[in-house]
This record gives sequence, structure tokens and C-alpha cells, in this order.
Amino acid sequence: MSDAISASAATPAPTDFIRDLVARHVAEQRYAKIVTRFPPEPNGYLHIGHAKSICLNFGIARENAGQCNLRMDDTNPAKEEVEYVESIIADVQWLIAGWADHCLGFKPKGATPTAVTTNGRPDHYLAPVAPGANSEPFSASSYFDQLYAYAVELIKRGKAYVCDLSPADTDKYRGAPDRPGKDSPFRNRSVAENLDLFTRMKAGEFPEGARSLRSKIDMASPNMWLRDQLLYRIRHTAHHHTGDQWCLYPLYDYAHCLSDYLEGITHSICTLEFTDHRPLYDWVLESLGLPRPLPHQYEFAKLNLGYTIVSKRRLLQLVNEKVVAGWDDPRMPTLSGLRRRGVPASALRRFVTGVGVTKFDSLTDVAVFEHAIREELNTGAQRRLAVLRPVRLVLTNLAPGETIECRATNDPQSEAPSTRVLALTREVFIESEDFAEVPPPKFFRLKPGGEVRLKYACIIKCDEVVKDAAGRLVELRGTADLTTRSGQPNSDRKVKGTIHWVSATQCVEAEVRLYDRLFIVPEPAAEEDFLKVVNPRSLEVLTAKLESSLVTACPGELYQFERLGYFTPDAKDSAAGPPPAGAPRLVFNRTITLKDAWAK
RNA sequence: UGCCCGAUGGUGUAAUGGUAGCACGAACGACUCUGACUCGUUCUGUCUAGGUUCGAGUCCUAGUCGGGCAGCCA
Repeated sequence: MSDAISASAATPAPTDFIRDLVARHVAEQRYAKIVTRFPPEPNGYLHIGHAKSICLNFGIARENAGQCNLRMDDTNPAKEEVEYVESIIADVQWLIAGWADHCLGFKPKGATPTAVTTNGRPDHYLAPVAPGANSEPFSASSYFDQLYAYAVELIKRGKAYVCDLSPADTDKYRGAPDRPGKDSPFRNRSVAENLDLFTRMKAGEFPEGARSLRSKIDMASPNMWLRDQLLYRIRHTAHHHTGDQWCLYPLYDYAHCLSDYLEGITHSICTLEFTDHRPLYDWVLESLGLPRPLPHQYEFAKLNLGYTIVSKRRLLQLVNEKVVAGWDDPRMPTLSGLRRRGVPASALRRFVTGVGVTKFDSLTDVAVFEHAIREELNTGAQRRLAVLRPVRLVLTNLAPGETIECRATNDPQSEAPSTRVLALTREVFIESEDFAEVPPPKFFRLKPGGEVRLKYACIIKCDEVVKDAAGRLVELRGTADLTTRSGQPNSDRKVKGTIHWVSATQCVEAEVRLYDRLFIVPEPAAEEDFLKVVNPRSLEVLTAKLESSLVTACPGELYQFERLGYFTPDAKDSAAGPPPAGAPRLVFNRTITLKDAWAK
């Protein structure tokens, strides 16, 4: 990633209702340090919706000299994989690099919560360390021992019981939102029996679904999550992190609040759908009578983006059904897809900061995202010339071997722009779109008998249109007015249009992948079947002609092909090769087009 | 017909009882060796009805509309 981009990462300090709250807590010195967390489940790749959560949590840590723990919320072995853990770590570090990476909290490799004494009472705590060779992200699975101990304590306090109801019966007993549930027949087992059964559940004596550990709250509560929500279920499944050690796994509502507690989280920020769970979050922590200040949960609305799917389940479907080439397909709204496409982390940060944080379930216009990308790329991308759909133009007043050196600007937005040299030769390629035999009104480009400027070179005139027997365009012939080159007497001569070009004899070919939105409707998630609204033209592959300097282009470099858009070498498929070394296979991804006011 | 959350231009968001502002978008114009960028002008808004108040987008009540909740998913 170019330095220009990461340097421009500074974003105005945002305010929102959560930050206001944190500011109040800081003012009243409620906590020694503000600690947040980003707790993804490793069951898929992170996407642009997660970027909002990451920037919120790390942003709050950053603005308050606090810390934000990366934690794998890995309590469901059936869906979680190491591949996802690794992608999550890479994506988070990429997104916050140079911005909030100093706030990132990991834990020592293999560490579990250590026994401490707090306020004269036994307690457990796991301190963060900086990311490095001997550290790893926090994970709920490294708390399994402690979580189990807490469960035993809950049983002893008469606040949890082992229930023998089958999943189907549990469902029946739960009632409905507008109808109270019924107490489980196993609700009033003795502490001793509960303890015995729970121990045997852990020992693997029972099949999956045979028994569960349940909270003992209120089966008639209007809040469904308070109707004795399950705490533990039996799963005879290996876990990607703990292996075969457990056949008893905690559920989210039990594991999450306690994980927050063990890490000393102060502000546990999640999305709106967890609002109903908050009383349960508090209930678990309060029922245990823990000695430290308790974490609290706050909710905000997740990001919804036009023409985009933000749902790991559906994104997985796109991958599995081969609608896209993988989680990091540049059309995917995943962080890895966006990165591969050429979207800078700073653009993502700028975007999610701009949309704000509220409790209103909104749908953000993609144009806002696209604007943030262009904004970052305009200053961060080097200008180059490339022709996507070439038409040959022969400048008949230039000799076949003649080369005219033209100086081109790399970074017009910078205060001290640098330059490079372009070769103008007798034969060049221009964009087929830039020539019209029968031009529409206000067409500023090349037409028969018309003049146009070749950017950085000179004004040329189209003298002749050469066609084959079938009437198809073969080539254009014209003349160059070399006195209009920069530095020459007529360099100030104005023509209405300026077009891009490359030398036909000093250029390099590359595969260029043009991406368009993946869906044809603004709200694909609202569709009965979102696969039916996939854009059939979301990818177009071209063989383009690039100015020869691009032969050494490497992944991570960001370019603007003038008048076309922003492009970056594909991190997987592109291989640069300095001439004359072999035959490099250059592959460029189009990140985004330039804004086009002319748009036909 | 239970509980919880929400409602400000086309979109997103600000105004914390005192001039409804910003951004995106759109339209037009200026500039231009990128029909980009930049700059200028314009466009459109407090869900409804009551109440409190000198004063309400903001507080209260009721309604309307939208979202969430009945996984041994997170």
C-alpha cells in the first residue's frame, strides 16, 4: 500500500451516541481504561459491515487511549475453521494499520485467564499483549475451563439447571412472543443432581441434544431470551482450537458476556438484533456476583449498503455456488475482496466513519462508498496511460522508427509532481470510444477531419478512416502537429478534447478485469432469492494495451489509468517482469471508474 | 395482536429546549492537456395528532409506519 494513502488516513474525530456515552464515562472516571473488543465468529470472511464495527471499536479505543481486543467468538465448532481465523487476523490488521494498530490487544500464545484476587475475592483475568510472534487473538474457546467453572457456580447458586427436554420439546415449552412458556419439568432438580449431571455431560456420557444446561430465569418473561435460555449444549464435535477436549460447548449468551468480563472489557458494542439479549447479558454477570466492575452492552445499527449483500451466510452461498471465484473475489464486499480490488483501507475507514453510528436501520447509497474510494485514490494513485479497447492510429507524418519523448505527470495532485517519459511513435492506439465516425452532439473527441489532443503529446488530426471490405474499422490515419507539444510554440493551442493513447510499438499487453456491481437491485437481501438478481455482467475481461512503464507494476500499487478509472495489479494472478525478462503475465483489476459526467 | 428498538431532504447524518446544518446525489455553470479533480449556484427535510413551554426536531401522551425477538447459530 502506498505511503500516500496510509498517510492520508487521518479522519476527523467523529461523534455519535456511543462515543458520547464513552466520553461521559471517561469524564466521570468510571473506568481506569477504556477497553472494547471486536468479536467475530470465525465462520466466514470479514466484510464491509464488519469494517464499520472494527472502526467503531478501534476508533473508540484510539480516541480514549484505550485498547480493543480482537477475539474469536468461537463457541460453535460445527461452523468454524482455521482458514477463517487467519483471514480475520489479516483483514483486521490491514484495516487498522497505521491508524489504530497500537490499540490492538492480543493475548500471549496459549494463555488462559489467570487467577487473581480482586477486592479480596477470587477472580480471573486475562491481560492483553501487543501482536507479535508470541501472541494470538483472544478467543472464547480459551475460556472454556473458566466458563465451565462459572457454570458450576451458577448451578450452586441455584441459577442454572440441567434440562432433559429434547430440542423440539424445549421449543414447545418456550411459548411464543405473545404467549408465556411453561416451566421445564426438570427445572427444580437439586443442586447436587444438577452438578452430577453437568459433570457427566462434560464427561461425554450423553448424546447430542439429550440434555442442556439452562439458566433459571422466568418462562413467562415477555422477553423470549429470558425464558431459561440455554447456556450449554452437547456437541460431540472437534473444535478447531481445543480439539477433542470438549463435547460440551457454551452458547453465545453465556460465553460472550463472560468473555468480556474476563478481558476487562468496559464497553461491549454489538448490533441492534442483540438488544433483546442485553437483560440476559446482565443477568449472567450479576448472577455470578463477580468482584470487578461489569462490562455493559451497547447496540448500534449494522451497515446496509445498496447493491450489496452483507451477510456471511449469503456470501458463503455465493462462494459455494461459484457465483464468484472465492471469498476474495474482487466483486465481493469482503475486506479481502475489496483489498484485492484495490480499495485502500483508508477509503474503507473514511466511508464507515462518514456513515456514522446510530440505532436507525438504514440503507446507505453505494455512491457514498464509491465517493470515499475515489477521494482516497485521487491523491494516492499514480497516473498512467492505458487503452482498454484499442484502435490503431497511424500518424503519417512521423517516420516508422521515430520516437518522440513526451513528459507525463505521475501525480498531478501532489505539490511537487514527478514525471516520466512516454514514447510517441508513428503508430499509436487510442480508445475506440474516443473515435466516432458519426459523432453525437457535444462529442469532444476524435472524428473524421477533426482534431484532438493526445494527452502529454500533441494535437493530432484525423485524415482518413480505413475500413475493410465488410465496412469494419481497420485503422485511422492522421497527422501530428508537433508544434503543439509542450514547450513548443503552439503548445497552448486549444482543442476541445484530450484523449489518452499508448504507443503501438512500445507498449505492453495486460489482462484487465472490469468489475461492476454484483447485484442489479439496490436491496438484494430483500429479494426472495438473491441469487436471481446477480448481475450477469459483473465481470468483463479484456486484453488492454498499457504504456510500457507498467511492465514492472506490482500488487499493492495503485494506479489511475487516465480518463478510465483506478486500477491495481491483481495480487493473485499478476506477475511483473522487468523487460526483457521472459513473458510477464500482467493482470489488472479495475477498482472503480472515474466519475463520468458525459455518461451516455 | 406480547416485549424491545427506531422515525430529520432522494440517501446517510448533525443540531443534547433557542437561526434545521454537513456529506453523498442530482441539475446548471466556471476551470481544464483527465468530460476527472477543484470551484460556484440551485434542488429537496423534522411521520401524524394533541400536550408542556416565552420557545419543541429535541420533553410528555396517543397513534401511524418500519425493524428485531419464538436456534441446542452468533
